Amino acid sequence: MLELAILGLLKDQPLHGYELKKRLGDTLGFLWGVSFGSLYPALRRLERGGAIEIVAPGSVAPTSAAAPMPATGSIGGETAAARLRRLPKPTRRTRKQYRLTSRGEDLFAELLTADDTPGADEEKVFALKFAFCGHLAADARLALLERRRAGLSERLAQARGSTPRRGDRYLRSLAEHRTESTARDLAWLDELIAAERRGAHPEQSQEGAAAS
Amino acid sequence: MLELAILGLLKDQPLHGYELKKRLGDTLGFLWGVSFGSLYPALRRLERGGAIEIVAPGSVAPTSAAAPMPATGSIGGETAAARLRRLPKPTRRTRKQYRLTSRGEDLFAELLTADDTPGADEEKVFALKFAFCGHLAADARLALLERRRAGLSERLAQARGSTPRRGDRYLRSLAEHRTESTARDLAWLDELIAAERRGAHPEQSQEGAAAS
DNA sequence: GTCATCATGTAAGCCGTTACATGATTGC
DNA sequence: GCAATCATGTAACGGCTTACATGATGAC
Repeated sequence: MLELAILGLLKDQPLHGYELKKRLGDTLGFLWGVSFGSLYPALRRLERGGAIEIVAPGSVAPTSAAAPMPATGSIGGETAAARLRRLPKPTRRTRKQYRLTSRGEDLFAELLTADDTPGADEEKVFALKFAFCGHLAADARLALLERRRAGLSERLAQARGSTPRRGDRYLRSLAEHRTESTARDLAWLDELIAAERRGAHPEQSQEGAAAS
Repeated sequence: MLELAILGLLKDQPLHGYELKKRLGDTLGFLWGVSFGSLYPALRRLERGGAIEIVAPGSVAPTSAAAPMPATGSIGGETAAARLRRLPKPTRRTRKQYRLTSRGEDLFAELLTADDTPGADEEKVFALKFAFCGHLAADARLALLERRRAGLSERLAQARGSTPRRGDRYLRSLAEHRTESTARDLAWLDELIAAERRGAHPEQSQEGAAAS
């Protein structure tokens, strides 16, 4: 979950922990909140696992980065960038800019494709995967959507089968509402799938082409 | 979360762990799955805390139980009940029938009324509270609904403010869909609240009257 | 006699949290 | 100099999971 999100954000550009957390709250914030206490350990885990690496402070990723500036991100980012540029001696607690390695790219793709680990919150895991599925090849993306569709469909059938009038008024109301929501999610997915199928556009500017 | 669910189920009738788990999966299963590994410790916690107590095996709760039979619940429950009835010596690992104490009733009401503990999954916590809110007094129930309404409303405003066209196509689509879902949840809540307001029925057969 | 089901529990671990510790840089 | 913000980390804990251990009972 967390690792997937980190990899997904780092795929776009190298970032350090603090900034990463801001982005997490900023663009994925509606999914769930992350705290430093889990973010930093996760970064170390990923680094030890070879999925990400620290870009040497001062060197602005000469290998693959397009932008000459790390783009600290926030509105007042220019001052931050200035601060960065004249960093002569790292004083412990200096920023650690992380970048995705090729192992990290693999891991990212693997996590996006992987079957849901049981116990994980399906909804959120899917939402997260979906948020990043632009990085996936078209067929893998379609597979992701259809796996989700199948899951929802099964749940819906099950709900419609056993829900009738069990329990008290509120419980029933809740079950009904959830069934409706599931049905709508399903409809949404169907639209998405249809769009994907239609969208074998000649002008597919997706960078997911690199995955295969 | 788990404790609330346990108390809510035990409020209706005494049950033992195994049966409790079945009900949990049966009637609240669409919310989340519980495993023995968390259920039994939770029961012991609640018992140590004085919220629930073991009804003496063989005695079928002469104090408050209305039904003469414990109603094991499953379709083949009759054989199970028969087995129960002629239990002469508990052999360790005999069923422990739990019953709500008055402390438990208080705790239950408190948990239903309490503000969400931060970090907890709002959606699920609300769903669970709502599922049991029939046990609440009408005003407390209304307060619960309106607190939720306020939360959703704020979230919606926030989403509409910051969502415009941030991030990639899929992220945007996801954000839109979530916004829609939130809007519909809100509409549902509005209906519920209206119904509650309307429903100062003369024939309120709610047992929530006992709470106040 | 063996297998499925009923029934209770413990141990280890995962994945996240809050609270705390530490310190640099910048603006006032 | 002081506070706010930037920045990284550790420690303790929480709540839940899976896997394992244990054993009774009834069906076949």
